[in-house]
Amino acid sequence: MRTCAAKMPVRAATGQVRDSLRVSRAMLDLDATLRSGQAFGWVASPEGGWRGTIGREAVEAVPLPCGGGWKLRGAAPATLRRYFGLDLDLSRVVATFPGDTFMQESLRYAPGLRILCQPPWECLASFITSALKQVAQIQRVSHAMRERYGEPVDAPWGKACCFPAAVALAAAGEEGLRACGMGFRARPLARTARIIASGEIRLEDLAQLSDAELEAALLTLPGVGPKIAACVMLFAYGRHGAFPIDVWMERVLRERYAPEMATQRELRDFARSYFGPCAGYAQQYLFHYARTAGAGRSAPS
DNA sequence: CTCCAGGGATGAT
DNA sequence: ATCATCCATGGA
Repeated sequence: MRTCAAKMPVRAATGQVRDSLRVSRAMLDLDATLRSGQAFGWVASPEGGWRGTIGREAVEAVPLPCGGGWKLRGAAPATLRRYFGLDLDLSRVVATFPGDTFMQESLRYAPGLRILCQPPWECLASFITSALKQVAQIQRVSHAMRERYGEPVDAPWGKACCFPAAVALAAAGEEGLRACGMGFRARPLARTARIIASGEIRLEDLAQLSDAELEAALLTLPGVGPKIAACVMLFAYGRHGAFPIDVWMERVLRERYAPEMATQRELRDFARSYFGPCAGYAQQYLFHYARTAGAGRSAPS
């Protein structure tokens, strides 16, 4: 006997039907993607999935049985596809990468790693707090900001907190931000939050700028230098050529690719020409491999 | 205890 | 333009 109950769409507390989207693990390695230090608001669920927010919506990734991939739910499929970068042909991007050994090892380590397309403010604010901090600490700070100043929304697992808007962080002020555990990064973040909240700079409008113009605009913000500007370009504006160089990437470049180069400028120019038009995308594979597989040598184990 | 973390701003050369 | 120093905080 057949019943319709099992086929009824899941309804949220609001009564609104929530869409879902199925994705294979080959298409998207969520574990690598969400552990690769590009977004800091996702939490592993007890079922082996992930919980987080996209904008004002609570989103959950539920693992399908038998390694069948993921069911993403909580936002419209178009929103999910955009955020997780699913409309990009990954094989075409990978084909632009160089064929050296370390690059190939990094690709083999996490073939389905993707670069997200995050809301600009969340990405910008998060990376301002990232200076001289470990990924786990950035996550902790991010959650502190969400719980103190973020808007709570209903979630399939209970409650979720959105990343606080610029006005909320501007109102929190330097001291309110410092209470989130971000130390000396509180002052520049408070200043940038004020600039964004005032409308003096509209992050959405920067999307139409060229790479050079976008970088220049981001560099005017307190707490944003070349590295963080590159992260925001790469993780929020889809500029896959932007190449962030942190301590890990500097090690990788000096030990594996360009031992003789001295300045950051030289390293950056080399990286852009050597790794090609999607250098930043390549960088994410290298970073994730070096940082989590212990391939960066002189690293804390 | 010391050393380090997805750096940037500042002041001195 | 390049360089040294300082910045808070928690993990290893």
